[in-house]
Amino acid sequence: MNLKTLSEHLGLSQTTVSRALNGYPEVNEKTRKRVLEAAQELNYSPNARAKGLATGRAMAIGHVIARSTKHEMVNPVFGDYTAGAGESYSAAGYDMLISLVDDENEERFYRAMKSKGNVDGIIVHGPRMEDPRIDLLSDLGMPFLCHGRASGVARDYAWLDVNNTRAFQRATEFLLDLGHRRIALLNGLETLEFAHRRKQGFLNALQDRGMTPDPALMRTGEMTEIYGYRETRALLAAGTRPTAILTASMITAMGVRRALWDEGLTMGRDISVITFDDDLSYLKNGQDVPIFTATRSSVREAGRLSAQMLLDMINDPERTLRTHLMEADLIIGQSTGPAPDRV
Amino acid sequence: MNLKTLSEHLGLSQTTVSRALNGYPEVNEKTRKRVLEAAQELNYSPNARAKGLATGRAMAIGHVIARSTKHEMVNPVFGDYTAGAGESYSAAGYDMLISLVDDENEERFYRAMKSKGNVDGIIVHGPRMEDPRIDLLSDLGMPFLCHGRASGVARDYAWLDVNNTRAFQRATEFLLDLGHRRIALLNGLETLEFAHRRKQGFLNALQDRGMTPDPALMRTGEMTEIYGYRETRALLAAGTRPTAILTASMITAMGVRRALWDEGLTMGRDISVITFDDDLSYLKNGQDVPIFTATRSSVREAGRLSAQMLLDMINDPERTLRTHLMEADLIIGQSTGPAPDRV
DNA sequence: CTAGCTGTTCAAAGCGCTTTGAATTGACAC
DNA sequence: GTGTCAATTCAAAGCGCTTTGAACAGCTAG
Repeated sequence: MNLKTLSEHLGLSQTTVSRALNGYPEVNEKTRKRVLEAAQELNYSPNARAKGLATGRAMAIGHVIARSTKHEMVNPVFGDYTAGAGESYSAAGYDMLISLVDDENEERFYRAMKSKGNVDGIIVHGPRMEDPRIDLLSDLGMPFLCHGRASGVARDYAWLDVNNTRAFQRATEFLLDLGHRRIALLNGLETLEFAHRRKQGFLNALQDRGMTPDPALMRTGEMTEIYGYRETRALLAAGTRPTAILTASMITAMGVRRALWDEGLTMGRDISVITFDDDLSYLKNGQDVPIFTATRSSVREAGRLSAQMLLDMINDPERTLRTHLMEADLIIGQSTGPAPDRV
Repeated sequence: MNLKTLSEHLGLSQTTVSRALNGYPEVNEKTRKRVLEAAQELNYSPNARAKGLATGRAMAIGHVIARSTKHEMVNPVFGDYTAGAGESYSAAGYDMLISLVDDENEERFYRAMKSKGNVDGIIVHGPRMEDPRIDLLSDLGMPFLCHGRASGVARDYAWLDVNNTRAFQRATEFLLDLGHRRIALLNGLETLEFAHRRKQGFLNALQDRGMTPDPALMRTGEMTEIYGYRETRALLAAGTRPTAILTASMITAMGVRRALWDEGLTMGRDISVITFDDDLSYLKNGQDVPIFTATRSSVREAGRLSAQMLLDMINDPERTLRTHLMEADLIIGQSTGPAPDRV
C-alpha cells in the first residue's frame, strides 16, 4: 500500500491525501476524515525512506558506541540509558539507530553518517578528555548532544551530565565527617571524563580539610565485580588499611563487599563503603533501606532527558545550545558508619 | 556532496559513477580507480534514504523491545546481546534500529514497520508462550528471527535459542549426584519461554530419579538481586531448608549469596548454589576459578550469531528457515559441594 | 455581470540514488 | 569498406513521498 494506491482508491490526488495525513489546514475536514479512515483501514503508513528523501529528515537519532579493541566491556549502564532515550524517541516518533564502531574508524564513520543522512542527530557517549568528536561534529554541522562533558574543548556544545565532582566530593566529606581518615578510591578508567571528575571531587574534599591524598589508596580500572574484589583484597593486605572505600559503581561495590566478607569484615562497621548508584532497573540498591550508602542518579532519566534535549535542538535550531547538570542524591544506607578507630 | 556533484566533478555520468562505486563489472578499471579516489577525497558516501528508495532495501535491522507497563525492568542482558549483534551488522554494513513499544500497540507497530520499510528484518526478543508476533510477522512477509523459542506456535520460523531445558536438567542432576535432595528453584518469570523451559529441565531431572518436586521450593519472579535475597531468606526461614539453590541469573545469585552471608552460611559448604551465567562482560563469574558453579552460555555470542543468521536469511530468501540451538556449558565453581547431611 | 476572494483540489517537479535500454567507440573478421 | 561484437559510457525513467504553483468552483463586492 502506497500513497498512489491510496489516493486512487479515494479518488483524490496524492497531494490532497498527503496533506490530509500530515495535518495541513487547506484540506476540507470531511475529506480529511475520509482519508484518515481509509489509511487506518488499509493499514497505510508512508514509506519512511521516501518521506525522508522528500523532507530531508531521517526521523532517527544515532547512538554511536565506540568499540575499543582494548576494552571489550559493554557499559552496564547501556540498557537503562537506551530505555530512557527510547521513551523520548518513541513519544516523538523518532527511531534510534545504534552502531558499533571501531575507535580507529571513528572519524570516517561520523563523516559517513553525515552524508548518508540516516540520522538527524547524534548522541555522543563516553566523552574522553579533549574529545576530538566534538570539534568534528560541530564542523560537520551535525546536531549532537554529549552524554557527559569533555574538558579541554574550547568550543561550546550541548551536553547533559551528572555533577560527578560534587557527588564524590560530598561522599568523601560524608566519610570525613564520620571520622574516616584513610579513604580509598576505586575509580573507573580515568581516561574517561566522569572518572576524572569524580577523582577531582575526592581530592577537593581532602584538600578542603587540609589532608594529603595517599596515592596507594587510589586505584583505577574497569568497573567490574572482580576489580572491586581484587583491589579491596590488595588494599586490605597492604600496610595501613583504609577504613572506608569509595567506589564507582554498584557492581564494583559488590566485589568490594565480597572481599570484605572473605576477610570476615562487616561492611558499615569495620569498613565503610560508598558507591555511585546509577539506579539500574535490574540492580536496585535494596528495597526500603538502601544496602549501600550511595550517590544516586538515574541513568534512565539521563537517557530520557538527553534524548529530549537533542530533539528540541533539532526542531528549533535557533535555540542556544542547551546544557543540563544533574545532581546526584546522597543516599544513606547500611554500608557506612563511624570510623572504627574513632568509636 | 551528492552523486550529481561528484559525477560532474569527474566529467562522467551518474550511471558510470554509481556503477564504479558499487563494483559493477562493466566499468573500465582506470575509471573505477579514478572514481573511488575522488569519492574518498571528497568524502562522498551515498545518501542512505535515496539508495534505499531506489533499491528497496533499508540496510537496517529492527530490534523491538516491548515495554510492558507492568515490568519496567530492562533486561540486563540487553547490552551484551546488542553488542554481539552489532558486530555482525557493522561487518555487513547494516544499521541496527532499536524501538521501544508499549505492548498494547505491538501489532500496529509491526505492521507500520513493514510498510514504513525502514528495516529489512526484525529480531524478536523475549518470546512468550504462543507468541502472536510469530504469526503476524510471517503473514506480513517480514523476515525475522526469534531470540528464543515460543512453544504453542504451529508454524515454522527461524530462531536461535539456548538449550535451557538441558542446561537446568544437567545442573539439577549435578546437584542430585552430590547428594542434594531438597533443591530450590529461583526461576525467572515463567510467562517467558526460557524460564518455562528451565523449569521443565529442573522437573525432568527430579522425575528421572523418581522424585516429587516440592512446590514450596519453587519460586518465580523478576531476576533481580533483591529477588534472590528475599526468596532465599524466605526459604531459609521455612520449615525444611533446601540444601541447594538453582537460580536463573548471576544477579539473582548474588542476592542469594548475600542472604546466605547474612545467615552466616557458607556457600558451597552449607548450601550449594548454581546459577545461569550469560557471560556478561561487566559481570564475569570470577577470573580463573569461577565463583559460582554455573550453566554458561554467552549472550554476546548469541547476539552475533542470531544477527548473522537473519542477514543470511535476508540475502538468500530461498534458503530454508534456519534454527540454532546453543548448548550451555556446565562450569564447576566454588559454590557447590556435597550435600551437608550426606558428608 | 465582472473582478477579486477564499477554500479546496490538482498536476508536476524534485529529493538522490539505481537500473534499463540505447548509444558510442574501437577492434576485429570478412 | 562494411558488418559484428565486446567494452564502455550515457540519458532517462522510476523508487514513494512532499511541496510549489496553478486551477477551479463558489462567493461577495462593486
